[in-house]
Amino acid sequence: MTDFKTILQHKDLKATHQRLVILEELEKAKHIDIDKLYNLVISSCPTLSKATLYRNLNELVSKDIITEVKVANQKNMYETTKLPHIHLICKKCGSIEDEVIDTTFLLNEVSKHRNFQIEASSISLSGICEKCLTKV
Amino acid sequence: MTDFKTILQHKDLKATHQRLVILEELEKAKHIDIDKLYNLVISSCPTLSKATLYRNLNELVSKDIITEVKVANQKNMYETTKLPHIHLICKKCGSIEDEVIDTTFLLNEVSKHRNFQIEASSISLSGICEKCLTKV
DNA sequence: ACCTTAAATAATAATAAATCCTATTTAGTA
DNA sequence: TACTAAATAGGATTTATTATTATTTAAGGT
Repeated sequence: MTDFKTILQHKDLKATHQRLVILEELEKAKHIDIDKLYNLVISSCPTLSKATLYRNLNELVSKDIITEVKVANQKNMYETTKLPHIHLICKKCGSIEDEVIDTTFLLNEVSKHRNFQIEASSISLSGICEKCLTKV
Repeated sequence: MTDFKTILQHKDLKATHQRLVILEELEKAKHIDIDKLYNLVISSCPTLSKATLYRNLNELVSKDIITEVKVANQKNMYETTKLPHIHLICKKCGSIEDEVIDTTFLLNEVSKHRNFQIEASSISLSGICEKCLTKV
């Protein structure tokens, strides 16, 4: 299991019980929206208030410990920050899968045409996932 | 100028004054969030209510006449649906530029690894735009 | 282990965003 | 021009997010 306590301290954030619970649930869930996450965290920490969850998600995003994932037709999702990857979003079941893929050719292509200094990329593909394809 | 009246009728939507105003402002603005768009449309149509704007944006998205663009740190943006393109988002000035680019290699790459039927893609790169790079 | 203190939380209030409701209006058609 | 289903206006309601503040707590020094 990831050592979130150390990660938090390195970013000058106190390793509170609440933050650790949030991060552990996020890591387990992979991708999750705020309401579902709230239901999970209050089972480990019943007094945790929604304001605390909102405040911390914003803080953790700004410190790049977690990443906000915006997807069409879904609420904002959150994930612990991982190696760069793209998202495969199923239109039928709503699942989100990660796929690590080399995107340098894409970035190079843009650099050929534009003087734009790329710092980050967000790529998502929507369609039908394997599970839903086979269950027709 | 795009013939939105015909487009709406082909999708079984009445070509109301309000819808035409919304679409024309969207086309002029390229990418715009709901509040800025509201300020523009009420200058052509002062009685247009915010509920009407929300309702129509959702409807136009579902009919694929416009597209919702989700970008980190910005409110949802809307654009009239165009040829597939990616978005270049400037972290300094917040500008969004379109770039038409061939992404088939990316889609092929995913197909090699996964049994996922791709139907649409959403790609955005964030960094520093040309304008902000030169003005340092 | 105990203080100290700055940071974080809980709980609620306040604000903002989005949707719902319904009487009235209007686009499209005959 | 009249009819009808669809759409709008405007306010009410609901949902989402942020602000406020008294209380609690993590982390570091003694």
